[in-house]
Order: sequence, then C-alpha cells, then structure tokens
Amino acid sequence: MADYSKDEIKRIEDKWRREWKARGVNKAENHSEKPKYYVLDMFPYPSGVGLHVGHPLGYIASDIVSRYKRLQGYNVLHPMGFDAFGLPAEQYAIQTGQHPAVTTEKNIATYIEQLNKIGFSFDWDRKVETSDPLYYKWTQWIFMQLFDAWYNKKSVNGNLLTNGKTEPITTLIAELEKNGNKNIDAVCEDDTPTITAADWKSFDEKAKEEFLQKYRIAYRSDTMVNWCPALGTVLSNDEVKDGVSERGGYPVERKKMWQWSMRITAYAERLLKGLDTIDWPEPVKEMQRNWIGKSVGCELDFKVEKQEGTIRVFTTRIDTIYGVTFMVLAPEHELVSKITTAEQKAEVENYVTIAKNRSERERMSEVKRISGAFTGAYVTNPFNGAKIPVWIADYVLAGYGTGAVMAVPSSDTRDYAFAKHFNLPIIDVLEGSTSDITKDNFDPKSGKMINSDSLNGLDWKEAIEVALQKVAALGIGIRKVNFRMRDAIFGRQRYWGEPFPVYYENGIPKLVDVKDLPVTLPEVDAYKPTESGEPPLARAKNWSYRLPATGDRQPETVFPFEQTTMPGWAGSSWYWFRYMDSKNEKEFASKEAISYWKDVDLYIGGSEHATGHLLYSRFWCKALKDLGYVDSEEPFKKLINQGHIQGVSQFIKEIRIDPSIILKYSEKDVTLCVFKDDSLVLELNVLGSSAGHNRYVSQEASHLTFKYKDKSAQDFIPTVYNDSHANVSFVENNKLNIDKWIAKETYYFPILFTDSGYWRDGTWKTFEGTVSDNMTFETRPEIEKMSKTKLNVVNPDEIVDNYGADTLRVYEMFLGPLEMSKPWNTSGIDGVFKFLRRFWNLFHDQNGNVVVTDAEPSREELKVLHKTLKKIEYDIEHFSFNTSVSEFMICCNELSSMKCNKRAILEPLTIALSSFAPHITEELWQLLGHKDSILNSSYPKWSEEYLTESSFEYPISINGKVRAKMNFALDMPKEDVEKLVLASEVVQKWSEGKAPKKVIVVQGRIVNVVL
RNA sequence: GCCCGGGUGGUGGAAUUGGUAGACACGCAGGACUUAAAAUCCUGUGACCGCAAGGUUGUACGGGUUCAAGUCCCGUCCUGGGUACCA
Repeated sequence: MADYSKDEIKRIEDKWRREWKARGVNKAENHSEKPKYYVLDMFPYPSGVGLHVGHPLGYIASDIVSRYKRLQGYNVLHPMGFDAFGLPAEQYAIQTGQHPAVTTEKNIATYIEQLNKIGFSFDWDRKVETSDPLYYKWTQWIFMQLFDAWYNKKSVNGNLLTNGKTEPITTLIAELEKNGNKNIDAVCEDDTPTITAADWKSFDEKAKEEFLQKYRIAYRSDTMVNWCPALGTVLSNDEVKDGVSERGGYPVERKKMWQWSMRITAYAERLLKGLDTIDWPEPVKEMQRNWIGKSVGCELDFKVEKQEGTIRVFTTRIDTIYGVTFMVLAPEHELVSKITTAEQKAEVENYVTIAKNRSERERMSEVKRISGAFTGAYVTNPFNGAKIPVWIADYVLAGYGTGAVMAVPSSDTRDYAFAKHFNLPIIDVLEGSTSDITKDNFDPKSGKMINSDSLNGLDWKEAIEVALQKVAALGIGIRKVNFRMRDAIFGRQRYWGEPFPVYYENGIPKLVDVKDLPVTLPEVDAYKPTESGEPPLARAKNWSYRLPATGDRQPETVFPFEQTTMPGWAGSSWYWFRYMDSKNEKEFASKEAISYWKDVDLYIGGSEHATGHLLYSRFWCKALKDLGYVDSEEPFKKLINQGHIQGVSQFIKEIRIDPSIILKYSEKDVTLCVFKDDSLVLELNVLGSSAGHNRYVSQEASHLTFKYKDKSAQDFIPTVYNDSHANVSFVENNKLNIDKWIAKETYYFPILFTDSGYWRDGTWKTFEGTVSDNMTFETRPEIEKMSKTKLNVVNPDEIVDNYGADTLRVYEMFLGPLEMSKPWNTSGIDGVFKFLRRFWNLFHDQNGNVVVTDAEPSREELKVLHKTLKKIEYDIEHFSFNTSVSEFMICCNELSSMKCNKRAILEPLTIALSSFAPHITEELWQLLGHKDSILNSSYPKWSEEYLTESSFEYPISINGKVRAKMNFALDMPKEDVEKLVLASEVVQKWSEGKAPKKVIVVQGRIVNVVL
C-alpha cells in the first residue's frame, strides 16, 4: 500500500497496461445484442519523430467517449491504424537507400508503444496499415470497381435527389450498342462526341476503350496537373498551398500530362446536398461548399460580327446583359486565332505568348496587374443588337465555364477594373450603381434594373427569370450549373504508394485479374526517378503482368504494368470500412460487418483535411454505396475538429529572404552567403546533413525562412568572414546582429548552394539587390502547430514518465475546449496531478491503507455525487471535457472537506472518472474488491430526487445591480417573494421611501427592483 | 478582397433559454506544520477608492434594444483560419 507517488503510479499503470492486454478487454465484437457505436480517430502518418503531445488530444477525447459509451451499454468500435504511405519515408529512402517499408515499420512500432503508454482502449486486433499488401489489395480492388464504373445521371435506380447513380460499365456498353450515346446524360468531358450504335460498333478495341475513358469513374486523360519538379511528381489541388507544395514547400507548375484521375465532379451535387444531412462543424461544411463551388447561371451564344461563328459565355447574372460593354476570352480560347483581325494579330499573339509562359506563381503574385489585348473582332448583343468588342485577358480562366465572359463593368469589380484600365464604356443597369464600384458599398444584388429595356423595374432575381425565358425563346442558350471543383488527379510518380492493378496491352489500359491481387510493390535499386525522368517503378526488373496461355492467346503473354502509384489519399478514403473486418481475405469487409457497423458515429480529427480526405472519403463512400458494397451514403455522421496543441519555440531566430533571390536549393546543404564587394562577409550553413536537427528551412510564397533553435544550437554560431578570413562572432547579447554587418550600402549577396561541401555547379549565382529590402533578421517566440520542422515538438513520454498517463490525459482535456487550438504549456499540470492524488486519498488513510466503508451516505454526500454525475454526463454528451474535469475537481474538493470515504459515493464516481483516468480508477476499482475490469461495469445513473432544493438564495438586484441575497422557499409564490423583498432593509435603503416602479421576480433565478 | 471563427483577471479558461461575470486550475501574497526545504493544509487575490462597512468601475471599442446584455442588434478596430481573378 502506498501513496499516489511517482513509483506507485508507474507500478499501477504498467500493471494495468499488461492486464488489459492479457485479458483482451478492448476487443470489439461484430455480433452483439447491444446497440453499436463507432468512434474513429483520423489515423496518423507514422513519422520518424514519433508522437508529440498534440497527437493524443483528439485520441484522448475519443477514448473518453468510447469508454463512456461502453459503460452505457453500447458495443463500441474504437480502432486505430496508420496512414503509412507517404512522402517523408520515401524522401528518407532516396537519401539513405533504406527501404521505406523498413522505416515505416519501425516508426509504427514506436507509435504503438507510445500510444499504449497513454492507455487508449484501441482494439489493436483491428489495426490497419495502408502500406500493408493485405490492406492495399483492397484499395486496388476498389480502384478496379471504380475503373469498371460510370456515372449514369438517368439511372432508373438512382433517385432524383441524388442525381443519378454509379453503375457498372457494362450498362454503358449495352446502351452504346443499342442506341449510341444520344440518350446518355452522363457526367464526362464536354468534348465527348455524339455517336450512334453503328459508330460504336465500328470502333476497334482501342477506340472503344478511349471512348469509355470519357465515362469511367477512374480514368486516364490528358489533364493540366500541378507538377512539382523538386518532388518529381504531380500533386492534387489540396496538396498545393500558395503555389508551392504543402509538404516541403517546393515550387509547383502547371503542366499537361497523361494522368489517372477520379471523376469526383460527377458527385458534385450529391456531395453538396449530403452536407445538409451530417452533423459536422459548420466551417468544414462551408469549406467543402466553397471547394465544390456550385454556381447556377446560363450559357448563351454571342454571334461574331462579319464572320462565321459564335462565342459561348457562362454567366450567373444574365439579368445584367444590357450592361455588357465588352467580351473577354481566355488567352487559350480556341477562337482567339480565328477571330483576331489582321491589324491586331501581332498584339494578340504577343499577349498569348506572354500569358502562356507565365507560371502559376507569377500569375498569383500579379493578381492586381491588369493586362489584356483587343482582338479587333466584335460580337452582337442578342438582346439589343449592340456591337461589343472582344478582348482577351488572363483574368479569364480557360478551365472554368466556357473560357469566355460577357463583361459587365457596372456590376463586376474585375470587369470594372478592366474597363477603367482600357477606357471601355460602362453602362449602369442597376439602380444605385455608383461611380466606383470597387470602393463604395455597392451591392450588385440590390436595386431595380435600369437601362435594360423589358427588364426595367424588376429586381435581379425576377430579371434573371425573364431574361432566361428570352434566351430560350431566341434559342441561343440554356440554363447551366457550373462547379469549381475539378476531377481529382489520381497518380503519383513516386515509389511509396499503392501500385495500380493495371497493365497495358497495345497501349490499352486493362485491369489485372482479381485473383492476382494484390499487385505488390516491386523491388527497385533506388527510389528516385530514372535518369530519363520515368517514375521509380520503371527501375523494377521484370515487373510485368504475365498471362497464361489460353485458346486464342500466345502461351505466356507478358505486359507492362502501370508505373505510377496511387496518391496518398487512396488508402485513407475507405479505411473505416476495413476496421469493421480487418482480417477478411475474401472481401474488404464482410456484408455482415458492414451492415452491423454501418458508418462512423463520431469522427475526430483536424480541420486541415476538410477539402482533401473528408471530401474524397465521402466520394468513395457514395460510389461504393451505388455499386451495392456498403449501406451508407455518408461515412461520418458526426465530425469534431480537435484544435492543435501548438508548440512554443522561444529560441527561434529567423532570417527571412525574399524568394526572388532563392531559386533552388539542394536537398542536402544550403549555405547563405552575403558578399560585400568581392569579399564574403557572411556565410551561414543553414541546412544540411551536418546541420543537425535544430535547423530548418521552409519556403513559403512570400519568403524563404531559415530558422534555427538558439538554445540547443550553441555549436551553431553564425560566423562572418571578414576580409582577413578570421572568424568573427555574429551573435551579440543572444541576438543576431545583422545591423553590424549590413550597413546602408548596397551588397551583392549570392546565395550559394552547396552539396556535401562543393558548390553545386561550380559557379556563383549572383543576384543584385539591397540587403535591407530583401532580408530581415528577427528573434521572436513562436506559437505554431507542433511539427518537426518547427523545432517545437514536446514528446508525451516525458509527461507520462513524470506524472503518469492519467495526469497527461486529464491535463490535455483540462487545457481548454477540444476544438480550440492552444499552446502547450505545462504550468498547470500540477493542479491536475494534485486532483488525482486527492481523489486517491479519498480511498486511503495516511498510511496508504484503504479506508472505504459501507456506511450509509448522507443526503449532502448523495447530492454532491448526483450533481457531479449529472454535469459530467451533460458535458461528455456535449464534448466539453474541460468543464467535466473541473466538475470532478469540485466534487473531489467537496468530498475531501466532508471526509467522505463511503463506498456508495466513491464507487460510482470511480466509474465516471474511469473514462478520463483509466489506470488509477482501475486500480481503485480492484481495491474496492472487484475482479472484473471497470470497463465492464455500468455507468452510474443520476437521479433528480437528490438534486431538488427546497429553497433558493435569490440575488436581489436594484436597477440591475445585485445588492443583497435573500433565502426563500423555491415554491414561494412570486407575490410573497415580492412582498418580502420590498420590505427588506436593502430595498428600503435604496428606495429612500419611494415606491418602486417595477418589480421582476423570476422564480428560482433573480429578483430585480426598478426604482 | 471574400467566407468562417475569436477578442472575458497576471495566465489557461468558466458562465446551458438574456438572469449573481471571473467557476475550476495555474501564478502570486500571507499564514500553519518543519531546525530548514519539499510536500500538505488554511486565507486572500479583476481594477480603483476606503481602516472598515461599503461604494465606483469592469467581458476589444462606440452606439442601441431590455427591468436585466459577455450573451441580442448596428457600426468600428484587432486577431486566428480558409479561400482567391470561378464570371
């Protein structure tokens, strides 16, 4: 018997970790009479640094909920796994030659050990790892289903609400054979030609396949992609932030490539509508809505004057058509070369060339710059016959709508700016239009139409309807819905990902036989792209698909496999189904398991996945449902975003450098050199294998940052070489003193890229500029999301070693609301530790002997218990864990002062607290004489009977300010309360004899006397 | 620019339908126990005035609604996140 001391905590926690494992208390059953409850955490990427204190925040919350639900009689599924494919392991492999599977396995082992230390009730028997061939076999299988499927908007089995349905490709082929595609209202590329059944039948195998590719959910096409040369791969839109890659911060450019894609756009409407049916944080839903970007409008044709042809535009504001004063085409628009007049030809061609060569990044930084060129051509306004000049400009995007807009400078700020810049006319079509719509509070959705012929006097909504009818009557256009969302690129030129179950026969992509799954990753001699720029899988020897001889086939035919791999989001887009039946070798999960567990009741994870993982998962879920493999339309019923625990780096010194100076840097070493005239004045080795773990370089859109941690980097003192090459310390008073070295003169400051000590290409790259304009040096504390790259990681093991897992768990919950981000700060942890010790002491005397008695509890004690139980239940149901901890503290304080050691009080509290602090409560539970785990007990019920009060201490406020308190029976009628209050000394004193104007009595709440 | 959040003591944060602002904890100050320290326990702790009783003031700022506003409405400022020529 002992005190709740460090040694005792260690003994208790180790003991129960062993016991729980040995007894298998965390196993979930797929068959149960009990109602199911599925609690899921977003599974982590197992990085090399291990778990930090930010990781467990969400896991602790979900663990509390699962334990709570279990105690309440639910059959709870609470699994954990690893999103194990990913760039860091691969980058590490490229540098070291170590197989990524080896590092990944090692990291996963560390993660599991760390997670177990915190006492999570995960059912490890159901663990999944996306990089495990037994798992990605089913990722490949799902890919095959999506390849062999198309989206039929007119599906007889799809209901109108969901706007059609995913169907097997065979139904498409049958229809093409019968009627061609004239009746097919499919979601596919706009340029798909209309064909007849005869056309279809005349196609050879290759042509047929090319045609089908326009319909398949997983398909190959020539698409514009985000190409990241540094990573040697394409990235999806959500992996690109501010024109650079999310991981690594490398520049990204637009490039056309023959790529695998997923037709998520087919599901746009359903993804949008489904948001209304799920209980998710509003900001996440809003982000998805914006990402999907639905806009309702119309497409209509403008006839080109004096030439053949029309220009089709998309607009959401057809009501403003009388305000159109010019038209703008994207520079890439196919009609540009046709309609441009001879006089304008040179100018237009020049502009197109410039626009084409401008990178995405440059365009972004020049958002404000207005540019364009006049084509010399005119179109006719179909409503009033007005002559409208046609311009080209890169503010119109080729990839959205029709790549052409009708410009209404009086109601669109971009059109307005363009008109002002090129001095084009402006016609007001809305009442209240002002001279400068960019500055004044102009609302294009208020006021009546003016200068608009038959539309005059209508508001914008009515005008749209009238105008649409006219468009239809003229036969020049149709209603049209556009989505901002693009199809998702589904291939990566990387090694560490799922191989496609695809081979090529005469250039035609074909699926491997299901019995040959999984197509496992081949061994390669290196993990980087080949010298000729092919993906790493091209290095694999004899990596091809072998088909045995059949009647009409040559014996043993061999075909090359697809060489790209699936993106990071492939494995995470269906993993919650695998947990339901993770060891199944025949199916991704059995029908029974899927129909029992159905969907996730509570999903906890970060909001950074709002437009990536969470959207893709919904997409795959819908497709799988249409194809009959799963039961739910939506995968995650309720979502909670836990905030980030941020790290505080107090010793970060930062040097920011304008990105125009840094063009590239090697992956190994970066040395920053500052020159004055011809002498080197500053040489800073900022990153590299020799730089250790306390330095980091990040490249963001606006600047490139070198950071290093001063505290642990005393070996790293930036040195300056003066003319005589003697080292001079560059740090003064713990501050980088750049002023000392950078005066007002102009410097030449080449940034040198060194690779293992050698200049990268043997030459100096020199850029001219003023140092002070382009570089800033700063020392400041930073509060940011915890990550290796930010040098601010706190490892939970330290806390567990010092205070125990229970304290860590309770403390993380006590820090503040789950959904809020907060900096990690251990200053309050003692308070939580003391609380647990006081709780422990309720059961023990000073000698550490258990002193719990079976005596009858008093009414006061029962009141404390039931009040606490009621509050805790309310708080857990509302995910307000910080307030439940505080309620436990209050309860513990009250019982301590009552010196309560009665079983009838302490036992239910122990159960309630066990979701938060499982180790200490399990030990106390055993000390109370129980043999079975506390997890198998049942949650105590509170009862109102102990909470009813007979009287209430009313705050008596006078003119809204509380002046006194008076105790009255709760059932005392208002009139009597009023009488007694008015007669009281306080009221007498304040009223000075005058009669009050008004008296408000809210029973059981407050009394307010107005004088 | 646009779309969401958020602004409460020295600090993290409470305050469920408008009804006692600052729960709980940290920190700080004082006290008890101790040779001493640690641990523990007790007391105090938004600010201002006052010996005290008590009073004034107070939830980013300025207005408003109400018997009553941290909470509702209008405007302003600051801040975190998302997004960006999407017609």
